[in-house]
Amino acid sequence: MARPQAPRGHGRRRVIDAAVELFAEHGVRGTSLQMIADHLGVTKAAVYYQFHAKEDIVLAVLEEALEEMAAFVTAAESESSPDAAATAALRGLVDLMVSHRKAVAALMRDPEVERIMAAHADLESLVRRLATLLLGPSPDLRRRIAVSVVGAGVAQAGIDPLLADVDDESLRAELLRLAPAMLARS
Amino acid sequence: MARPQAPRGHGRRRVIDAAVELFAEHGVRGTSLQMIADHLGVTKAAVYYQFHAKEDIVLAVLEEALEEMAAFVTAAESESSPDAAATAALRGLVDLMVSHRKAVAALMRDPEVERIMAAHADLESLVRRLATLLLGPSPDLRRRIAVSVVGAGVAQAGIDPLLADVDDESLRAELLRLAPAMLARS
DNA sequence: GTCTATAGATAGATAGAC
DNA sequence: GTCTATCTATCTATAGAC
Repeated sequence: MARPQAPRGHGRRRVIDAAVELFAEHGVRGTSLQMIADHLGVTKAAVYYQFHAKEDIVLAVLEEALEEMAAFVTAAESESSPDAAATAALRGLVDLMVSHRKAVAALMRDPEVERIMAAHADLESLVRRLATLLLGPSPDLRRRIAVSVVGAGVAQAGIDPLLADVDDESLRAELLRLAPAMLARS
Repeated sequence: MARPQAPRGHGRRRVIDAAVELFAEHGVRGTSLQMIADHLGVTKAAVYYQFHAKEDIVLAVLEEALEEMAAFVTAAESESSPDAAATAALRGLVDLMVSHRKAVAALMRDPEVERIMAAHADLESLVRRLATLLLGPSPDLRRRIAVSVVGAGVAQAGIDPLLADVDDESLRAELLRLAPAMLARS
């Protein structure tokens, strides 16, 4: 092993994992690079070696989460009917939220994350594509509200501390039952 | 400039209003006292005259929002059946979220707000009472997840920038239709 | 690759003049 | 009640030794 130190050359991975955990608890602005460094048992300068700026860490966390979203959004877009596309998108969303509960807690509705996303058109357009799929071809008010409620609800269920004891499979099963029913009646 | 300040005697009100607006956009930690002061056209020291600490501003915003919640929670608790209580609580929640959309955006899931609330038992217990009402006497997994989804969904609908064009009355009507239906099937 | 040391900016908060 | 001035702490980020 030529690798000098740390549990491998996976410095970036360790920083990202620590960041997700701390972002989820304190928010992005509430998490200093010092906190990330302390969490890893290294110094701030060591973190700056992996990421040249705090924003780059947020971007790395964000891109990792959105990579999976890009996959199911693209797949859903090639469904034959708008209804099938919306259903596929909703299933993909539930899967993503359930399998990345901590990352969702770290990223959802953090003003700093929103600011950074707004500055990166490619990330924002992906979310818009997902919204378009869920809304369907001609969204009326009822549909728009239902999409908003379902989207936030699914995300919250994955985050909610009161549901922390619920295992991923049970949560996924319930959400896959509840969410489509909510959209169907809109 | 004959007058020393705009609406005299309303210093606290003006600070609270400015804080809600800035908190909603930047989060609590992303809003400095300097930003609040600039928004009001005064200096930081002038803000500190009204509130001795930033946390006190957050508390003031929080207490104002929770005052209304205390009213409908107490009313719901005196309903005759658990079902009637849950329905009343849900209606109260929808009303609160729709009539205080900006304050909700400022407070919901801000890690700093959560920290401050956790330090004030009276504020936290109110939220717990609301959760108890919505969950009903013997909440199974399905019910717990539905409550989480509905609660977050209702809040999000009030906040969502994509629904900013929807007037309060239309939003309230749709939510009062959608939310109870979601709980009913759980 | 990790460290010490530090720069430069800004945060929250206080004292005291007017 | 609002100001100027300032304190202290902490933040992001960089430079350079090992």
